[in-house]
Amino acid sequence: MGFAETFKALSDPVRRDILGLLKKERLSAGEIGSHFDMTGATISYHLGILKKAGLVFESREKNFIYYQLNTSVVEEVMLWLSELKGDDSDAEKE
Amino acid sequence: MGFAETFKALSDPVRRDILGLLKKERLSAGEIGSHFDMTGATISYHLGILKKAGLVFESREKNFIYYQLNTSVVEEVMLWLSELKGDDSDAEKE
DNA sequence: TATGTATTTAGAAAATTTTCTAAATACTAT
DNA sequence: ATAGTATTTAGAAAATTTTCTAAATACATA
Repeated sequence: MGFAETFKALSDPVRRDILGLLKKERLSAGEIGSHFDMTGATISYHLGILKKAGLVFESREKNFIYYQLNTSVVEEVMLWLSELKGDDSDAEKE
Repeated sequence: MGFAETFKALSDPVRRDILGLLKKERLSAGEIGSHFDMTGATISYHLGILKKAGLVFESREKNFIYYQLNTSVVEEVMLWLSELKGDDSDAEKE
């Protein structure tokens, strides 16, 4: 997976807003898009990046693709930050 | 400050590596640079971005500028992620 | 003051990212 | 099979980011 991809994904405001929407409930690509003033193609691009970063996953249903937050990857990022801080509640490599 | 700047700063591998170096001790710009295969000017550029994001601060001493990790901003980022996850240990806006 | 070391700033090239339009794919339902 | 809705893919333009070289600034000391 890699933190490079994950932090990169988190670095864009549109993508952070998308994650914020998905905090409450899963949403279809179209529902997500309706919150932004950009084309569906652009939203699809952002969803692809979030998906590659592991921050969301999709489930297909009828004609729709629903996206939902993957909290476990959010947790991994928090762990990285926690280790950076020196919060040594977890293993510290070498 | 803004999460945009902070996540953007965290999104680059060189900058994450710099933060990793600063985890143990404060280092001068030159000492930081010696760990990378890039010019001092480029390192300075990255340090500027980390500084603007609030992730590091500097202290000038003699001829040197020392950089150190600002753990409080790391904590703010963790809080943002924690709220995204729904970890409601802290206030939830509206 | 003159010289040397440490670091940043300026300007430009190369690479990457974000966005759009148009076309393609996928699935539904008539 | 046809038409309609939902979403993605392709290709290109615009914007941003990363890196370099060369020059500038800052400070220290001989």
